Amino acid sequence: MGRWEPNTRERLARAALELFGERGYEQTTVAEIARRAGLTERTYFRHYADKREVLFGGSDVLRKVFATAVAEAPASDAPIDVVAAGLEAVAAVFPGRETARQRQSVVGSHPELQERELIKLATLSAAVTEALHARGVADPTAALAAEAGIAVFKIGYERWIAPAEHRELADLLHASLTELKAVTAGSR
Amino acid sequence: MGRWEPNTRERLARAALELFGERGYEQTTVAEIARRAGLTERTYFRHYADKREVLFGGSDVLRKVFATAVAEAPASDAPIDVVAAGLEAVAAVFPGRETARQRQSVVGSHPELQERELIKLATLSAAVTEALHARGVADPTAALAAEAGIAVFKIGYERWIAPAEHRELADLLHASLTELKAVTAGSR
DNA sequence: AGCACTGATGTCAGGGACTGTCATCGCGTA
DNA sequence: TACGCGATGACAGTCCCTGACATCAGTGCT
Repeated sequence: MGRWEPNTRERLARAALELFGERGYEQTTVAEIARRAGLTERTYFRHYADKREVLFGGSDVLRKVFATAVAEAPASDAPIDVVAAGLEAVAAVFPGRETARQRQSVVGSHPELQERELIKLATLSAAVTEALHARGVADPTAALAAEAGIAVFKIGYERWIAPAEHRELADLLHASLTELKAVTAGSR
Repeated sequence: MGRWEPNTRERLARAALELFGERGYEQTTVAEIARRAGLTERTYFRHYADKREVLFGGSDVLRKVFATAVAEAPASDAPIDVVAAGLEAVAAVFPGRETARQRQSVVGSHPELQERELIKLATLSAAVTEALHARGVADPTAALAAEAGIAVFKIGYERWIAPAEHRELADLLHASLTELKAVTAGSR
């Protein structure tokens, strides 16, 4: 038994998040994660490239959702509005806030995990830039709009998982975008 | 012999860059780097926290130079001009272009090294933000000015090490900043 | 039912990154 | 000279990660 249980990746991700919360990231071995998921260390590495990656399984979905929304936005929309549509789409598919908080408390206290998060965001930015290119947006504008979108996502997401925060992600992303517009348009 | 040779860190860094260029990053072991520098693997890890860090020894200097220049800029300067002063100071202390190109050819082809570069830039951005705070610049402005400065540095540096590029780093940083100003001020 | 085929998993061996511990060495100083 | 201090060497050990091969569950075909 144990073989052929479904949702292997998800079981591994859940086991990892639990163990990281219980003992800490460094004190948890990959073998332990696999064992809690009813699997072997070798099998873990067939689903995740390394020990860190298990915390970032959602970034693929995030990238696809964002890029698809950008690609399918009305042709008449300005780049910044296209990015806003991407942010809305992202907010709609995001998992629970408690899981996000657990995850962030682990990532936030380990530089090697922050490194991974940074490169995921950079990849996301590149994907949005490319999606804008496909709409005919030229390069300085496309890259800047993408960077701005990622910055808004970052800030809105941080707010969303902050303690005692109850507003929805969609609202916080919208508010953050509005503030960015105000700052860049301000008389500075 | 071998003990008490001076410039241990620099010797390790040079040996690493040579070996990474000759055999590639993954095909080089830390023991080999140490041996070429006339040292032991264990000693390597007393000077650099991990295998990647040996390629980023200059980031400390970079951060200090940038932050100091920001702190010492004329009090009347606007935030963006303060950042410009920091960029000038950075350009003045940068090592040779050929070394930078070697280094970049290694970093550019290994995601784990790009991760490290991203977190170094994030740290630099945070240091600049803090230096601006110390000048009395408030937070949305300080963080945005710092981010803008880092973006300019990134782009200018990329141009500087591009093949067939002969202009000086200072000129390229200046040009990039000018272009950023044009983009953000443009009728978009 | 019996059979081959495919894909996911288990098992095993091994290299390389990184750490803790203790001994040793070179140098300055009393 | 004796002593102390900081840097290095030597050694053992853990964990991350990989390659190679065997094994099992399910599928389609006969």
